[in-house]
Amino acid sequence: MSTVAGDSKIATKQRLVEAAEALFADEGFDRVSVRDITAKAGANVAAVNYHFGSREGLVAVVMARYINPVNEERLARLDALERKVGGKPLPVEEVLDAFVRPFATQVRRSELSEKLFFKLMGRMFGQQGCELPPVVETVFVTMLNRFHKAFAKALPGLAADEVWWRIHLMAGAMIHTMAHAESLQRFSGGDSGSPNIEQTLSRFIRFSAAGMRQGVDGSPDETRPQGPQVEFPF
Amino acid sequence: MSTVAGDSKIATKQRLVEAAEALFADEGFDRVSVRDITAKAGANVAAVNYHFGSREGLVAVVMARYINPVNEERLARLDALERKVGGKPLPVEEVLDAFVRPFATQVRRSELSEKLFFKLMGRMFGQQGCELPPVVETVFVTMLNRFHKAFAKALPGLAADEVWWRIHLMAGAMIHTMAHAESLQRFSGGDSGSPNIEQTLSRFIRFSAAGMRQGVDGSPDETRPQGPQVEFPF
DNA sequence: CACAAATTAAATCAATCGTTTGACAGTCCC
DNA sequence: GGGACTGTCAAACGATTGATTTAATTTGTG
Repeated sequence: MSTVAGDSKIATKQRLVEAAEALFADEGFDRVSVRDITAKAGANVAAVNYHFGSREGLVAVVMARYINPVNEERLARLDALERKVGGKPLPVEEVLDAFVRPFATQVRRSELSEKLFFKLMGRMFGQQGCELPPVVETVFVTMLNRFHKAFAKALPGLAADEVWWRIHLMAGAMIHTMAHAESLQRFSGGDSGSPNIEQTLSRFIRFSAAGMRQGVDGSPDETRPQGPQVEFPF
Repeated sequence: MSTVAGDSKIATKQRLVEAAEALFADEGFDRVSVRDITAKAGANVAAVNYHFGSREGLVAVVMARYINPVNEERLARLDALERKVGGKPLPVEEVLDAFVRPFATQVRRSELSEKLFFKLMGRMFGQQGCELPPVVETVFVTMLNRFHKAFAKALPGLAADEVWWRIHLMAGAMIHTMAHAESLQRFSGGDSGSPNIEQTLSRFIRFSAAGMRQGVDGSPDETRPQGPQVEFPF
């Protein structure tokens, strides 16, 4: 059993956060008790309530610690891109890159292993009920609306609601891939190659770009030469 | 009368399953207690352990009740398709249709509302840790391997691991869309249109088909006329 | 050093968890 | 009628949950 303790020099507050992150990533936010966290952090049971007010407070801190930087970097990258090209629409690949690359950036800034980081991210972004802390929520909504605008401009002729649907599908692909990267290796019999981040980003961007662009004017997808066009009035 | 006794016996058991389904869909498998279930079902607290052995047993029954029919219908549809075209590769859209249409079929067979059904499905297929009952697991793995073979044949020239990655991305888009369909309407400001199932299937198939086919020989995607090809060595 | 604040520790809180028990009321077949 | 079986029920089980209290300890500062 690994313990984050050991260095009593390190503040207990930080040890609690780190222990909670690892446990939340592995077990999920619901299945981890305060005692699990304090035990792993080598702290007293009361430490969580002292430092974070409540268990929920610790959860909020853990979520905000990574979600906010990711969403803010997304916005920053999108801003930079739009500043670069002026008012012109961005290529879909560039918008998608701004959307996912912050994960690669932030995973290096964190002390978590790649595996744990992405599992944690997958749990946070994938969970239902939307119990996100208010601060996280507002940044999240802002970010989504900005990307919707960018995608809508990058995909001319697409109705606004259709853009939302495609963003939804794209985000699902991303979240699921992050959260279940290891089960992928299990199903493919270890045949899914190395977990190289850059390769994964590339795969996601290529897949999603094709999906987002599907049927849009100027895209080669709209006139597919093969397939039973008649049988699929999609 | 044996019929009366039998009916009342089944009644409680069935009421428990139905109550559990609704609660699991709304709150998640972890946040629902046995007492929540029995209260909603109008049964005694001991009923769950009497009829299902344990809480876990009830969870397994709930999961198997819908996952197995979906996976089996997926296999049946794929079988039918392959029988129809002989040994020839199937169009990607047809394989994807066999993959998602069972949801539309089974939602009508169930007594749950569409909303609850899809939320429940999203939770079941999306959860990590893979605590699926063994019977469900085996059908699941079989189904995935069969679809991998079908996709690999439909996408000539694609490496086996690349096919796995794209299946993963595709499944993520599907699961996330099912589980978070209502939050989509929230973000788009009620602008995401009606929750018509056939439309949703169509959107998903078109999006995923483009993503799956991306870069494959014979697909128009592989030579994209626009975009900064240099900056994206994907 | 001394004093106050911050932090930790142990013990305990009420509440809830999944599960078990034993009694009671039916049904069944001989 | 009389066991054997099934289903339901209230009650309680021990364990665990998040949170709190109180005292001891460490830390920072003058």
